Amino acid sequence: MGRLQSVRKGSWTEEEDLLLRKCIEKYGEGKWRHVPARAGLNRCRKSCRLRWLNYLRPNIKRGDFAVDEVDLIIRLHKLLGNRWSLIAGRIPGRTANDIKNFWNSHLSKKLNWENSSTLTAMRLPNSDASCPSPSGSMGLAMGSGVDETLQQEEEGFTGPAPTELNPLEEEEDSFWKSLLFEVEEEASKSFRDGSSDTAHGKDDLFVGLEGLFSDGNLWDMIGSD
DNA sequence: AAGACGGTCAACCGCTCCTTC
DNA sequence: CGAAGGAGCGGTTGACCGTCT
Repeated sequence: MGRLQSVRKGSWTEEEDLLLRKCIEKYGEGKWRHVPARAGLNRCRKSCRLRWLNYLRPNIKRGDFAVDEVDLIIRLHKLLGNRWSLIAGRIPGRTANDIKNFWNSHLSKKLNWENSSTLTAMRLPNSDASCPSPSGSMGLAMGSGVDETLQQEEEGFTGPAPTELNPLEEEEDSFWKSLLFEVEEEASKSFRDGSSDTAHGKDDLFVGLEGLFSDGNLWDMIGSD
C-alpha cells in the first residue's frame, strides 16, 4: 500500500536509548523484529539490536583495553582470524564491534608494520621493563610471561611445556581448552556438513594453535603504549 | 589561528547462516 | 527437502575530535 515508512538512521538520542532499554527490560533480549514496535522506536530491528549489543547492554566495558585484554585479542585473532564475535565471547564486557574497531585502528597496522620490519631487522631491542607483561586473570595460559616466551622461542619451543600449573594457570589453562573445544567442535561440524568454509577448518585451527603457542614476544611486536 | 590530516568509534549495509514452515 | 524470513556477522562508512603544519 505504499506505506514504506522510512526509519530513522544515525546517532541515537538519550530518549531512544531509554525506550530501547525499557523495552528490553520488559520483554527481554531477542525477537528483534518486534522490538521497534514494542519500544515505540522508528528504527530498524538491526539498528536496535546493534545499539543494545554494543552500547546499552549491562556490563559493557568502556574505555581503554587492558594489557591482558590486548594480549588475549592478539592471540585469539591469530587463532580465529576475523571472527570478532567469537573473540568477543572470550573477553567479558567487550563487544565484537569494540574489538574489531580496536584491532583495525590499533593493532592491525602496528602488527603489520612490526611484522614487516622484524623480517629484516629481527627483534627490536626494546623488550625491557617498559613493556608490560600480561598478568591479569585472562593472561597467557601457556608459558605466560614475556621473557619466558622469548626464551622458549629462542630455544625452539613449539608447544606448551608440561609444567605443573598453579591455580591461576589452571584456570587459564581450562579457558584455552574450552576455547579449543568450541572451535574444534565448530570446525568438525563444518567438516561433517561439507561446508566450504575451509578457512576455519581443523588444519588451520592447529596451524593457528601452533603459532599461538610458539609465538614470539607479542609485546615486542606491538610495542608498549 | 585556521585549515589539513589522521585516528577513533558508532552505526549502517550486505552477505551468510539458521530456523521455521 | 526446499523456500522464505529472521538473526547474526564482518566489512565499510562517515562524523567527530585531536594533532600537526
